[in-house]
Amino acid sequence: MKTSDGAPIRVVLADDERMVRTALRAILESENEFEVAGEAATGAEAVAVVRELLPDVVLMDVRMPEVDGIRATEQILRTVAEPPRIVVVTTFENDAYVYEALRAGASGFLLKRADADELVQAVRLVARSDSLLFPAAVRSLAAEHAAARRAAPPWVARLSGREADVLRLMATGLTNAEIASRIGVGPATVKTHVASVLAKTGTRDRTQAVIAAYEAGFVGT
Amino acid sequence: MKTSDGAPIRVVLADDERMVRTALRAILESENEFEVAGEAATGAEAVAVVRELLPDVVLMDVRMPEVDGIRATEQILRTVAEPPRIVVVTTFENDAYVYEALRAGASGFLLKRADADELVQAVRLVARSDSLLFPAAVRSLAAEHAAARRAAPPWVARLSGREADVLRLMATGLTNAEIASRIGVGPATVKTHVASVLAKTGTRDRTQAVIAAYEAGFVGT
DNA sequence: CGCCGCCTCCCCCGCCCGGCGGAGGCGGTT
DNA sequence: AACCGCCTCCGCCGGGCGGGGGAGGCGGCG
Repeated sequence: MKTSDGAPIRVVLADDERMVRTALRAILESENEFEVAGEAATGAEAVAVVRELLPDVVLMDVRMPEVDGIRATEQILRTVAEPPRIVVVTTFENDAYVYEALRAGASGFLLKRADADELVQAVRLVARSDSLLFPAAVRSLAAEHAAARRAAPPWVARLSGREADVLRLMATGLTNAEIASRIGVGPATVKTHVASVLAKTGTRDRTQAVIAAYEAGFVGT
Repeated sequence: MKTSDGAPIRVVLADDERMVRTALRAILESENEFEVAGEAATGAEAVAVVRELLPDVVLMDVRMPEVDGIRATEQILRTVAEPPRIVVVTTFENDAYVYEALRAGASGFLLKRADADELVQAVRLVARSDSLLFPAAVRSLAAEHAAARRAAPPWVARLSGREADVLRLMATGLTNAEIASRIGVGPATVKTHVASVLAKTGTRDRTQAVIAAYEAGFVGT
């Protein structure tokens, strides 16, 4: 395959543990398509080194002194003209930082227990395209989301069409009169529907009903 | 690098368009490490073929007649003893199916406009590890989530400590009197705080304030 | 046909809520 | 010292809201 199309992939390693950096360097340099251009032991250092060396890829640890990997990622992507692809390295799959890293604009993820081959593949892929590499972690996060969205609370099915409409409008902050004019019925009718909604949701006022609607995912956050 | 450690990677292609299958086959077979073991034009066919051939990787289109790619993925993972890694192929980045595919247990994603090299890399990586390959799509999805959770709406910082307490309690469905006894102050005091919250959130009643709190991620859904 | 659920609308009552103005104490900034 | 923001409370008022009851029309189901 066409691994080396000329220049090597220039990598910067950012990790506060020297041993980790050494290990990563050893793995990458065993392939001649990589060149470890520099190292950094803190987030601030990482930003400086990247600004200086303009590498293709940065392997960024999340937990680092002074400035953590997430904020370093943000700063790099915000301030460097042609920013590198950044691969965030985490220890635990279910690390809450995964979200943060995504937001910050990371191009990939890697677990510290990944083997050498995975590391090589990841760096190579990230260098060539914008793809995101994900550990299994994301699967559970996505499942969580999906679960929250899908959990069908008992009362949802029992709402009549009109009641559902009214609840949705309640959840936008409208008063009964506003809902009435919106759906073209009298205010008294809306009151009736609201009363039904309160009964079926087991709530005592519109505020609680709206809360229930949100908690049930009945309205999208 | 150690690309071929003996047997080739056996791949099954599932796509209702013959041309797509042909193109994928051409790309994969240009590398001798892959072997396209079979093809399928529908979801049901895909399940049958996989059960028959037990490949290492399946490239699965989302939109297919009869049974879509998502449900085919579910069925394969649920019914095949040693299921293959499944890479879901989508046309659009912001495809809602991405979530579904994750839930179904897909090991990767690929955009149809991905180039040959990306495809090869993706299949190879997925075959060897459980990593998920993500197109940029996921970034926006995750950003959306994160944004909802994190987007610091201007008014949040402007709430005083007491006001924040009161808003949180409002968002649990308590009345002013209940909030008062909960935080050990007079009802009139709570009314004042509520009024401040309404003013700062730019809402007119407690229901709208609670909605704003949810939308802002001020309270966890 | 009778029963039931849904949608529509009406009445009255009472409370809680939101809007208004006023007040005092406390701590930090200028 | 003057000022401002926050927290604490008080009163009054009007209105939206929730509870209770009643009523009629419509459609489906046994």
